[in-house]
Amino acid sequence: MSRTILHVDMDAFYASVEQLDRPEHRGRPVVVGADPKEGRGRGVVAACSYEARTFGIRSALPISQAWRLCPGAVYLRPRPRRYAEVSEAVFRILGRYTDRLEPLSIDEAFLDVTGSDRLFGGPAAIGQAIKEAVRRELGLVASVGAADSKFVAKVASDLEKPDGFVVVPPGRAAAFLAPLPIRRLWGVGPRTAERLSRVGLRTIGEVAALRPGDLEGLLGEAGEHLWRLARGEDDRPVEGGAEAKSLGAETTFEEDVFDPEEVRRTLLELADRVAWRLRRRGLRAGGLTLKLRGADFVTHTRAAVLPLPTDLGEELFRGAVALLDRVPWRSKPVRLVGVTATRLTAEGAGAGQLDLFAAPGGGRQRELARALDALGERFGAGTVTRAALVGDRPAKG
DNA sequence: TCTGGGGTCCTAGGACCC
DNA sequence: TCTGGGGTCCTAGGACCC
Repeated sequence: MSRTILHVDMDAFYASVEQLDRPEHRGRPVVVGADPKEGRGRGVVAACSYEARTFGIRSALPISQAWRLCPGAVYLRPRPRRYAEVSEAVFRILGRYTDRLEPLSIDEAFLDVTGSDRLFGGPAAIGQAIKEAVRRELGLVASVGAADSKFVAKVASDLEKPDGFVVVPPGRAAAFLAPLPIRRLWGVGPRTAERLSRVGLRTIGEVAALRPGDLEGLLGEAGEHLWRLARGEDDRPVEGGAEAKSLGAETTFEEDVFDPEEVRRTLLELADRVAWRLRRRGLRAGGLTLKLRGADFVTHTRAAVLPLPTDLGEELFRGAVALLDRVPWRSKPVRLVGVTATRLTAEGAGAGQLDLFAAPGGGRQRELARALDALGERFGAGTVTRAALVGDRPAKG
């Protein structure tokens, strides 16, 4: 029995939200991302309006390059909380059409509307209704793809952006995909595309025409999966969002750092941020990963299992500092540090009670952390901060 | 003019146990 | 002193996605 799957993808999401909230920016090139600092800024473009794209600006472009291409654009820092709010409104609209809804990121989702056909009409009618509702109720534009599999629906939604709507009828998937470049295959990035092009494979159709097993010889087990996608064979179900497996924070220094004390201070800030997010979501970290990138862009990670799961900044910080000694970094300047909580468990699950015995004062530390969280929620993040973070450099927001 | 920050998944190799 | 194979868990790095 053939399924009907929609992929809904918001167009230029962050930039569109900014233009929605600031009418004076409508019709203008808008770039959301790092501070360009007149061309000397570090970081990349997170999102940009279609007006900005006419200058050659794209997502993930270094912000310094964006500045060169269009110094007159409107440059804005991301406002994640606002985007999350609009995202929720989008998902509420999508939820009217099916409960088989799988969020893929903050601004896109799969919908299995196989059973909804009779109620709302065919895929063309449902897709149109969703686009209209998003436009009418939120003032935003979505692109939609419809097909009998997730992969083909996703490719379809991307094909005529912005404001695209492409329906691939059942049985037409292979023909629809054949002329497209291999880079469109989900899981083929720059590296894999390069390997494939070296053996003369340029289009999805060329991959689909291989014999079974040919691609495995080249790419290992992932090869068979890609071969099936190329033929339009994808029976993965649309399923609700999975539990998060990790939760982290990282930051790139404005200038490379030599001072170990500044590295440590930043780790404390990151550990506090991660711990706060853990507490807010009722999670504890059973493990910890430290990430450190040198000025040479070589990145190292070191991981550890914590003696007991925690949601306290102090404990994450202590773990991170211990890992610092295992990273080969002291000879070179540091570009980036990060702290990621892993092995997440729900608060109260497992051995939580043992904390009181194993970590004297842990209970009181948590009480303090919660009290500070409440102040932060009421008066804004950063209202209360550690003395260790108040100094020659302001804490980053 | 270099290359963010949030994630997921896969792989290879080593430790350890039976 | 030499000899297996299998299974599981863990880590570090890397590819990929938005």
